[in-house]
Amino acid sequence: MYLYNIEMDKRPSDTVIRAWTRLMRAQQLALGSIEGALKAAGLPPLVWYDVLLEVERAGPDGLRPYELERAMLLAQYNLSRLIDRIEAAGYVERKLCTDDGRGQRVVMTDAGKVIRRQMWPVYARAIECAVGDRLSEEEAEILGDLLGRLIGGQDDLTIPKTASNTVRARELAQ
Amino acid sequence: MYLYNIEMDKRPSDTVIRAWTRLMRAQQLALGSIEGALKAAGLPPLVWYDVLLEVERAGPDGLRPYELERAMLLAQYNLSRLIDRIEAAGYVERKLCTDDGRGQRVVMTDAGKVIRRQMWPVYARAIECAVGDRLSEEEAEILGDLLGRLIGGQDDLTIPKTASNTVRARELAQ
DNA sequence: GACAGTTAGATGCAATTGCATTAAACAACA
DNA sequence: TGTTGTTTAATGCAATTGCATCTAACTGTC
Repeated sequence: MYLYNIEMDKRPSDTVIRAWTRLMRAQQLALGSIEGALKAAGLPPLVWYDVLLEVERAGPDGLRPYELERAMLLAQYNLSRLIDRIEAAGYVERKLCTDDGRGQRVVMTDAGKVIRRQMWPVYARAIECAVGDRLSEEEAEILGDLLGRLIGGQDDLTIPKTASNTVRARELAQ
Repeated sequence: MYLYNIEMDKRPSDTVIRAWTRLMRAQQLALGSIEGALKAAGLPPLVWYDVLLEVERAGPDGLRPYELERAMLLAQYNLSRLIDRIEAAGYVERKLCTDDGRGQRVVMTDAGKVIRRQMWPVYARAIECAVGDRLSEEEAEILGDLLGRLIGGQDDLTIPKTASNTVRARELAQ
């Protein structure tokens, strides 16, 4: 009983708390700076990029919203409306899904490809500015490894998606 | 001209992109898990904790909203309404500021102290779960250092606040 | 095929956020 | 003092998010 409580109520060390705090802060600042850069350039917000990238990667047949949902860790109702907006802007299209009457396929439009390519340089510059300019290559690798440990095992769905989104941006972007 | 462009358009390496992506993802997951834990426990969201902590730390005279704003990297209009809500819940009080007719002082109530203390164990457990359980003490230290490098210099206002919020939570909690 | 259970996606509504603007108080200065 | 510019804080309004619920289509079982 005594030992049991010690285990259950184990409190984070100061070091752990510091890492936590800085994780929150660093992400907030980094995200803010990229969103600001995109807005300043008259471009859509960052989530749009992730969606567009995922959809473009999926090829001419696009993909199902629920696939997108899992790849992006986005709530279903949230994604549904996000697609509404992106579609309204003309960057993706919803096509009906032949093999599943409930569903649909989200596919890229030409305008979508264009805008995604326009966003990438701005995005890239912001990443470089927030991370690349501040860490050596070795440090960035260590940071990536450590953060990977925080991601892994948190949620079944996220594990296979670890290398997702932005990582593959490099391949597509130019 | 050629060299100039190379500098300006320097693109992030794959390693840097990976670190970036995982920063976003790790924070998203970690934040989500703590918010979920708080909600499940019937407690207010995480921002409330940060506000309450900052206000409690400020002592009996409280602090000015604009100080809070800077400490927390929160937009002014956003904070204004956040205080509205926390005040409506009875956890802080707005008192008028003797030395500045425009302003006010946000001070803690007893109920606020109680709720903050109730939130801490849940918060602490979530931090331990998201970070402490996944990294050794040494790794957490390295992670904190690297993240600190991402924070420093990004914004003048944030530098003096690096050790902010949650870090000091430990002292107050319990 | 009928029926219970599950999954995909949308939607009404409330809460929160972002943006632009406003009002009041202060500060500096002619 | 009157004028101009700045800082503090609030607020109207639109956009986004979160929650709960709903519909339609699928799956499996009998």
